[in-house]
This record gives sequence, structure tokens and C-alpha cells, in this order.
Amino acid sequence: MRLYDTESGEIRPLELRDPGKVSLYACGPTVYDHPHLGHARQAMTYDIVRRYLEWCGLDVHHAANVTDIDDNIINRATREGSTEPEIAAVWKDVYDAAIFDGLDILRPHTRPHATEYVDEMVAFIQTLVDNGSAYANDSGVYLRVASVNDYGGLVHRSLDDLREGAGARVEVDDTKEDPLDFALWKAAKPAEPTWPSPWGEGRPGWHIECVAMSLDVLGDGFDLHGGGTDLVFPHHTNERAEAIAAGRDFARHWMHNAMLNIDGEKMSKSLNNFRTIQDLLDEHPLNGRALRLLLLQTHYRKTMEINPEVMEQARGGIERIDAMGRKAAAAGVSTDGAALDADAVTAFRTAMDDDMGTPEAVATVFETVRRANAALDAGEDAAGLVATVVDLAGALGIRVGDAGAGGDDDAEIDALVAARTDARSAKDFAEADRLRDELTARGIVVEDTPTGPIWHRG
RNA sequence: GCGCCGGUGCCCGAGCGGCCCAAGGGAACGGCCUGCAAAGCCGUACAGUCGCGGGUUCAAAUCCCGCCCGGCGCUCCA
Repeated sequence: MRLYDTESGEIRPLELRDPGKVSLYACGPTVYDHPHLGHARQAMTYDIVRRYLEWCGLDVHHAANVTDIDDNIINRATREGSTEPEIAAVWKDVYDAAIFDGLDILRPHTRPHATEYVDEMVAFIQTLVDNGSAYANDSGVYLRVASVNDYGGLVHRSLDDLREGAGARVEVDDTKEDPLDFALWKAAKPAEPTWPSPWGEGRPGWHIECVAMSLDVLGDGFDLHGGGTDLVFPHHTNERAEAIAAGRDFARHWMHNAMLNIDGEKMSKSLNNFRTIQDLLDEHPLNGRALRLLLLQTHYRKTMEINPEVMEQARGGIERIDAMGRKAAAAGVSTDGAALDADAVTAFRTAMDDDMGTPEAVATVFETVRRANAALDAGEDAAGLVATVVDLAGALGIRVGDAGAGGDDDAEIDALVAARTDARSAKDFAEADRLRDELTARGIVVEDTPTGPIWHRG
């Protein structure tokens, strides 16, 4: 598989540290508020990477941190008269429900929490202080950026370029030797949670947690490190700098997913077009899967558009896949042991191996859906094609729905559908239509097939 | 301001030197199927300038230059 690597700036083969095994670290959330659509794209991107690699037969270790101590958490705790651990616990649950349950994203195998890693972080910082790449003063401990070889390598910018930005934008902190130097450890401030350290009470800086945790969980020279493009600088640049300064082998490959726009504009709190995942999920029962399809139909490195219209369009796509599933189930097609369609699998693989070409991979799935429907209509053996759709869609995390039953009133609906079938047999079409209207009013869609009617919840 | 990424049909989006008179999804239209529908299949119209203007090349949506527009980053935001 070839992937775009942010550091080298080119698409290059994913070369694994240990053959057959993939170690993946995707930066996780800071838990203090509702997760939004941007979090969904981020989490979904690495969920798809993982699912595809697993589908290819690789043994993936997916790790994602949970940042449970930072300024935002402290501020919220203060504002609500709560405590930081409480805030973090509550919002982590909200995140998990929306992301993992709502969007059918696989839980990372390992989810280290920052507050559980303070000892490791302190030890890491000690290494940096000992080897002269970090210095302590009254306000904390800082990384001496100028001492790091190729500091701006990930963003492809020189130290001078970066200083220009830092000087222009940031309040110059004269306790630092260089405006670019950043905090590894922050000295205690009043009313903030603190941990002991050789440099006094305080709390860890932002970037140190990911370095300490990724290297501990996945080991030196792990394969893939990912996150949103907005993390390239400073977060990932600084993680990388810390690892380099400590003489550790860090990520072999960096990947970053693009941002998303709502109604043509960037999503932000100030523009008031901020959407939480839960809002979207509540809007329509198909939205979780529709969002996944929408995300898959755009390449992960391209800014994508999201608005009510495209969500509706994506729902249409999901319904198309489900309709095939229902039709196949009604025709009694068994996919057990059916041989997959080799052409489709090859096309799918080729697309995915080329820097996660999910839009083309999805196109292959839909083409296979059409071929399966045609075979089903013609009464030909469609098992292989249906199995291919289920398999390939599954590799992308899309489940193919079937009958759509599962409500408390299933028996009642079955009875109405049966009554309609009887009316149709008796050519009493007025009664048949009345019964169908009644079902429609209950949100049930009835589809007549050669093997009898099937129904699902619309 | 500096750096980076984009601008493709009605909408969303692939394609990134010849296989493109440009994939796939959604919407539209016609046909088949149906008692009528729905779903599905088949077909059609949509891109006659692939943001605009130059250039390179036998050949450009695809490469180069300039401009316009949108996005991201420039210290804690996915």
C-alpha cells in the first residue's frame, strides 16, 4: 500500500517495522465538549485505514490518546464548579457514544489517558533536560527548538520562517530563549490541578503526552502517525521535535486528513455553523452510515463539503445498498462460501492501495451493486456479487442492511402486509392500496418482488 | 503578510500528460417491470471554455507562470 507522507511530501510505500503488523497512532480528542463533524472525519479516516489494513490481513494495533487535562478542561471545570476528572469523564462518554456507537467506528485497541502517563512524561522531560535540549525556568520547562535537527521538517519551513510567524502572532514570552521554544512542563498556577516533578508542582505541556504515550504503547519507530492537517504545526511538529531531541525513533510515516466545510464555509463556532455529531445523528436514522459514505466519497486529503443536501444524497446511496440487501435476502441468496468477484476485488484493492482511494473504491462497490441487482432481476446466481458487495463495503465499515425489521410492532406489520397480499390476490386493489397507505403512514415501505412482498422502515 | 492545499456537469465528487467526446453517488427525463406504485434494470440529457489569462508539448482537466475565489496552518483547534 502506498500513502501520502506529510514529512517526505510524497506518496510512498507504507514500509512496516514488523512484517504483517501495523502500529497506528491517531491523535484523539481533548474531552471537554460535544464532538463535532470534524472529529468525526478524523476518527473515521483512521477507522477506515485500520479496517482496510485488517481486511488485507494485517495485524493492526490502533492507539489513540484521550487528553484529559488541558486549559479547556480546566476552564470548564471552573465555570461549572466541577473538577477536571469529572469533566473529562463525562465528555469522554459523550465522545464515545457519538463516535463509536453512533458512527460505528471501531474502538482503538489502546486508549492511553494523559493523566495516567505523567510519570512517563516527567521521565521523558528529564532526558531532554539532561542532554541539554531542554531548560527549566520559573514558568516551566521548555524545549530548545534551535537544538533540534530539522525542526520544521514536517511543515517544510525553516526556523526563520517559523519565527516570523511566532513573533507576529504570539505574545512574546521573554522567559523563553527563543519564541519558538515550547512548554514541556508548565509550572503550577493557582487553582489548577498539579503533579509533582523535579521542577516543582505543575502539569505537562500538550505535545509531550503523545510522544510519551505513542512510544510506550507502540514502541520506537512505530509505523503510522495521523491526525487532522491542523495538527501538523505545532502539535505534530513539536512531538517530532521532542522525539528527535531525545534520540528516539518516532513515526515512520505521517498522514493527515483535511478539514471540512459547511455550506461552503469552514465550520467554526464563530460562524455559528458548528455541527455536533449527535445533532446529525438525531436528525435521521440513516445519518451515521450516510456520513460515512459521504466521507468515503471524498478523498481524505481534500477539504470536503457538508450540508443538508449532500447528507440527503448520501442517504440515497445507503438506501440503494440496503435495497440490494433486502432483495437478495428475499430471493434467499446465501453468501456463505460464495466466491467473490475477482475483478471487483482487484479494482477495489488497486484504488485503496493508491493512497486510500476511497472514492474509487466506493464506485466499485456501487458498480457491483448494480451488477448484483441485474443478476437478481434476471434470476441468475447473484451470490458471488452480493457477497462481494457485503465484503468490500464491510472493509470500509459500511454494513449492508437487510429486512429492516426489529420493531415492537413487527407482527402487526406482517399481518397488514399479509392482508394486502390477500386483497391483491382477490383483485381488491382498493383495499390493497388502503392497506399500503396505512403502512406508509406508519413509516413502512412495502416492495413487491417475484417472491412476495418485503418491507422495511423508511 | 508568509507557507501549503483546492476550484471539474443541476448538486456532491473521481481523474492529475495521450486509454477523458471526463468514474461513482444523488436529483431529472424516457422505456421495461407492476393492477398502480415502490425498488430494480436499460437508456437519455446534462462538463459544447475541466475558475480566468498566457505558455510548454505532436498531445493538457492533467505540466509552468500570472490573476481571481475558497480552505488550512502560522503555539494548545480534527
